[in-house]
Amino acid sequence: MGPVRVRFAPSPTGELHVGGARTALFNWLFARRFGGQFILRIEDTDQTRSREDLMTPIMDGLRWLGLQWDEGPDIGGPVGPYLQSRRLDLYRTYLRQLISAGKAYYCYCTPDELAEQRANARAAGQPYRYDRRCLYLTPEEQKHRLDEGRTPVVRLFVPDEGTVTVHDLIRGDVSFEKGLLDDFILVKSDGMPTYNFACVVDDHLMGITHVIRAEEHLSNTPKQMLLYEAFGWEMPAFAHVPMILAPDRTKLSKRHGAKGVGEYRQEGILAPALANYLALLGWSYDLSQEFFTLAQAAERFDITDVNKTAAIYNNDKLEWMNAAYIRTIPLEELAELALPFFRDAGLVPPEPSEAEMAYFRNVLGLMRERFRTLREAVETTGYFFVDEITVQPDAEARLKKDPGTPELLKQVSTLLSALPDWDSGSIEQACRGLIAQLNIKSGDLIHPLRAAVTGRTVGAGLFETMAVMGRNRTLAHIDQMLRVLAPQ
RNA sequence: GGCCCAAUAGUCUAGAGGCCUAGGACGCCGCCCUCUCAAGGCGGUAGCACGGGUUCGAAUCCCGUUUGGGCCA
Repeated sequence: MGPVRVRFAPSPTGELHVGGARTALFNWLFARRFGGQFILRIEDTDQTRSREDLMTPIMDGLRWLGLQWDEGPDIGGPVGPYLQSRRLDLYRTYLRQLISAGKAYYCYCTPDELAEQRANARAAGQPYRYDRRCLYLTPEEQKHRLDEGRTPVVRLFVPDEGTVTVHDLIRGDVSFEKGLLDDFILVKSDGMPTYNFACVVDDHLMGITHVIRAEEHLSNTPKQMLLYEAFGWEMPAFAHVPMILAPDRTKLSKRHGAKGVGEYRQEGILAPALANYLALLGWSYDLSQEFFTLAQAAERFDITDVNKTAAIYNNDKLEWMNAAYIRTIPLEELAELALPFFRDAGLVPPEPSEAEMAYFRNVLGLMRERFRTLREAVETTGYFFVDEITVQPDAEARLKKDPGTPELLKQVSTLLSALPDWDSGSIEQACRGLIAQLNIKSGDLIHPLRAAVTGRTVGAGLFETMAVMGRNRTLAHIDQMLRVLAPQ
């Protein structure tokens, strides 16, 4: 076989959902592993709305994940166009070929008539199959129907006998009886090709060698194989990857709050973390290693290693993995990725100075192991960026718990104002000195002080926090608390 | 309803007849570290859907049941 050519062929739904992303990922990995091409094709024959708008989020999502395609609607390629809506002439051409070869025929039955046939079959307890009444129409009868204003569909003639066997790379052989397959529709009455027809024509003309798609298409495959046979075309290999299901084990949908890749991005999930997590759904890199880059995965990915069982999407593990990426990527990189989130929250100016960026990096460096997403980072570290902080209820309670707290905070404030050096060592030394002098437990100072400085009861080490925050802002926060606690 | 696929802990997975007293990870629980929270370390919880075969031996092969999922209307 020649070089591997695979494709990802989404319909433009306006978002790239995780299932689609995972299918694209497996295609991409397979292409990379075997030095082939990864093609993006948009299946937009069903769409009435603007394709451009609905295509963009999908392409953005793929690019963001790092799944760049080698041929596609935006960059073209040798076998375009890559938009089905621009290939209608092609489908017409190949349809004519099938009709003149006697392998496909016009059907004038209306939806109502078909519904009636179906109801009858059901009432008789028979599996429904189109009865081919239109196959035997004379030219005169056909003309008569046309004159009645009927617009025909085109059906493929499917033999009654025999079986068609899909040699699935993941599932092995799966057989279907031809007799149970309908004379399915190739072109609808509005002249648009059906999924199965357009897909086969495109996959063939685009030289696709491996059709890697979601399991929901397994039942379409025998029909498509019949089409390859009717055309006399060489068949690609097929692989149907397991579905990704919602926690209630049904197909993932909006109803479950299923998110598109763009939404994960907005939540502050890192692209390599999402890609890594998705790759783990249905495939495993190594017995002892769960963390890997796309490049590493591409070195050992094979579609035949993908497992057969549907996976349930688990946000906890994604966020755990994301947290691990947040902890380990270079700090500069983390700062660049987090910057937009802080800008949008108004915590960092649109064009931060080098000093402001340095401060930003210091905060992230101190706090990075305490948030799981970049959005969470904003919530977790907000007090570092404002002079006037919001005090959380539990922190406020801690500040009011002990009547001596305001006096204690005043003493600390005086002490810190006079500190010659502002670093965590000096700050700690001064605070510990005060603790010894007052003969109190360290927590008796540290806990209320943390509440005053951060407005929270949780956070990084207090002395490091103050060191990073700087003297002015630290003292400002303490002053603010003193005003709140003793308002006169 | 017909056809098709699947079935290892709550979840993701390793497992291709003896290496399995079923391995790893998330989650959860406990302990340690500790100024809190994380992170980290240590320990624990929990699984081969069920029933028949085949075999000296089955999570692994076959059949059935059940359950889940998908497709077609």
